[in-house]
Amino acid sequence: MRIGELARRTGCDVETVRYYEKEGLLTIPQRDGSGYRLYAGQQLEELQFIRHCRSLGMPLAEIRALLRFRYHPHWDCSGVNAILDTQIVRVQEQMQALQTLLEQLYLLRTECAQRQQAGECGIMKNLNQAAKGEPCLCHPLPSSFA
Amino acid sequence: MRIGELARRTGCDVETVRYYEKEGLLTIPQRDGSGYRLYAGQQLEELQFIRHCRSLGMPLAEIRALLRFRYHPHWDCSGVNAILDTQIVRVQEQMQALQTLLEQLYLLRTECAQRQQAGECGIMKNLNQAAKGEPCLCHPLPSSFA
DNA sequence: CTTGACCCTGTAGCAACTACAGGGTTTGTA
DNA sequence: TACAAACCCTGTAGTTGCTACAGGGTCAAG
Repeated sequence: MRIGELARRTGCDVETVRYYEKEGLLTIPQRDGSGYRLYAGQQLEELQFIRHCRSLGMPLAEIRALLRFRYHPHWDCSGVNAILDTQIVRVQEQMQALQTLLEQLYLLRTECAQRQQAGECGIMKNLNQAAKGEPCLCHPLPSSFA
Repeated sequence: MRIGELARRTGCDVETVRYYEKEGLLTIPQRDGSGYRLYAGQQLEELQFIRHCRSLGMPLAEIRALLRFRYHPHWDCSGVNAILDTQIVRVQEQMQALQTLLEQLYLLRTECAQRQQAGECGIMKNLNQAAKGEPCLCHPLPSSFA
């Protein structure tokens, strides 16, 4: 099959397929007389493997590592577990950061209840206060929020 | 003060300050005889305003909009509220996505309990199954996970 | 024989920085 | 006064995971 069909069957953009090839994730396909890429079932599976891992939020570098385990089924799988664990920690950390953010945003949002001039708006007042290094709703400690 | 001191006092990288200037977020500073940027308290506050908004996860485009409200305190503040609401929704959506991801990762992680060959590893088996379009732990429905 | 759909390579863009390269200036110290 | 370290300048390229062209070639249907 040509690249268009491969893309259609995986729900992936044609450009993305070429990108994965350039990044060394997909095995190099054969070419027909006109230079068109020709794919077989192997690459269809590879691509679906990649898309699946992406849907789990994994970066391409780790997918590349997982693909190596796929090609070497006799390898010790502890590296696979390590990749999963890394990914879990990464997602947990991101969620924690977002949770904090969300609480700060909620607090800030309550500061303005009605239409008024920006200079009187509780949100803007809070932001301007923070800009002066004074404590604000989201960062009650003096200055140096990191 | 020069750019280094400004950066130090805001916990911001010097390159980032120049970047914000290029992006039109910071007002253009004066220059001394050697072409060095000279900042006053105004820009210190601007930069702290920007860093604060960034710490709330806001994209630069929305910070630019908020800065305009800062310069025009007589404007109606409903745009400020709208920006906050947009940001809250964005963060909520991101958290929801991460939550789903995390559950899938947890499920997948339980599939491999001990060291073994990658070919026998429950995680790899699941990923390979998904690559064939068969149902897997994270995407129990047949194929077409988006 | 022409139109449209498909394919190719290569480059530039997105967001928000970060990291140089290759230069000039200032400041402190010997 | 000489010199080195620390600072500043501009401009460009890299990061991640794509996406979107530009400018061409190929192929099948009508």
